[in-house]
Amino acid sequence: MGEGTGRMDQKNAANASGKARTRDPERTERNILIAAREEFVEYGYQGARIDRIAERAGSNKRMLYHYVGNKDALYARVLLEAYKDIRKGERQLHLGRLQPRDAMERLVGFTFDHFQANPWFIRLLSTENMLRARYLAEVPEIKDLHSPIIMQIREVLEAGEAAGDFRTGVDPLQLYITIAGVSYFYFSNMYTLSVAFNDDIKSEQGRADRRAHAIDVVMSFLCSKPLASK
Amino acid sequence: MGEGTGRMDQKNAANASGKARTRDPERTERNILIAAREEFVEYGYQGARIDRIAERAGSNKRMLYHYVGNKDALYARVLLEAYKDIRKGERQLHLGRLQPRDAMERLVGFTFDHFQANPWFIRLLSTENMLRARYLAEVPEIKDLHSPIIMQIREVLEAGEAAGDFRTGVDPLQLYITIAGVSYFYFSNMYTLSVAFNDDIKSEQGRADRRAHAIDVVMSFLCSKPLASK
DNA sequence: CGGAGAAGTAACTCTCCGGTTACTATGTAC
DNA sequence: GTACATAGTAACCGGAGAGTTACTTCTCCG
Repeated sequence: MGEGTGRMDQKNAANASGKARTRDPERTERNILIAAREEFVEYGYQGARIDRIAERAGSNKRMLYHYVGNKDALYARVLLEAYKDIRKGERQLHLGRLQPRDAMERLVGFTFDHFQANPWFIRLLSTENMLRARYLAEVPEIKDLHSPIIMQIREVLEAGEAAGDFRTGVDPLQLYITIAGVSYFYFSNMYTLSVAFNDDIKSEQGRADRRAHAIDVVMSFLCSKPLASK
Repeated sequence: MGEGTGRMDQKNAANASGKARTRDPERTERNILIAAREEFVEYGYQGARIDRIAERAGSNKRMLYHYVGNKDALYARVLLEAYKDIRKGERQLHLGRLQPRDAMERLVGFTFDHFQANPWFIRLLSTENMLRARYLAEVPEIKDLHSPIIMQIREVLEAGEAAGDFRTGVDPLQLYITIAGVSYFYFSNMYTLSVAFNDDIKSEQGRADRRAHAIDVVMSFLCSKPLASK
């Protein structure tokens, strides 16, 4: 900044790799969305900075407002893309092909691995729930992005009941919340947990233990008879 | 603002109830901490506003900086008080007096009810985990606030094993994470869940169902034999 | 009483941030 | 090649927010 012909320096910096920096609307927009997701995931909605997003994207605020809109629109867009991503992953599970017990183990393991591989998703969910889903509720497309997962769980449960593998009367949505919960809480609260209890839970061993435990809990529940109510 | 003798108006407003507004350092500080917790819980760390905290406390920024310090110190203080609160609750559980199965049911139910009664705690945990426990790690007293709960769980587990009620080899910390997780996820992600799936989960019936399910899952796991590994 | 020091007020500063504007560069249709 | 639309740049603006300062008021001790 402030050096005579700064305009050209900027240009050269972009060309440092030798490749000419040509116009490319699609790439610019994609870069902006990627940068926005990184920023919102790192700092939350209120902590995210428009200037930093533009910088991360190798672009500038003018383009950001041009392609996507203001901070709200940018965040809503990131949220929508995230849900599209997740639904795509869920559709690729193909649980129906497996035996019920294998299908359920796979689902619990997949959920755990998915949270591990995509920590940004947990942070985005956390941010959006702090906002009481204000933006998600406003995204019209979200209703069309109906999750296939409850339906898949229902089918596996019915097959498992019929085969005598699973207990009867399990509600698919409740089971889904349990499956997500036993993994989600571990990842979402890992930082405070490791301060309050034990750093070991962050280790690779701690993660493997947690994964095995999560599967164990869900499968024990499904494969046991309902307990006599107290 | 800007009306001649504005100073006096302010004073009178405070006296509106007729009671003289006398100096009271303890009350002022307490009001500031209460207001700060409300503000951080509502808006998160980055979203919280010092001016609003001062206003909520019926005080002003000068006093806020005087008694507690800057935003960081205020947040760290809120965090510490929250953990003290929680630990106090945990100590009052007295699980040792009950039969192992009753004790464990009580713990799961208590955890659920506690999250329900104290939604601020979930939001504060969420905020602090977004910050990767940056502030919690810096609070020196936190190490002295060792949680009694893992020790209590261990004792109940051992009693239950000895009585033949529970399976053997359950890790107390893993069990704690499961117990917390099956309730926490429901409350922390209720907003996005009810947009993505079903508004019913927010209803009183939905809550009761969830509570029963959480107890069912944990007790089934504890009271069943380990499954043959695949 | 009187004055020292703490409690409390409000206006101010300075930086940062979301959003805009005025401008330049590039590519393409004719 | 030139005009027009789109891509891109950077300086700017108004407002807000964290933290400070100059000041007034209360309380209590000697």
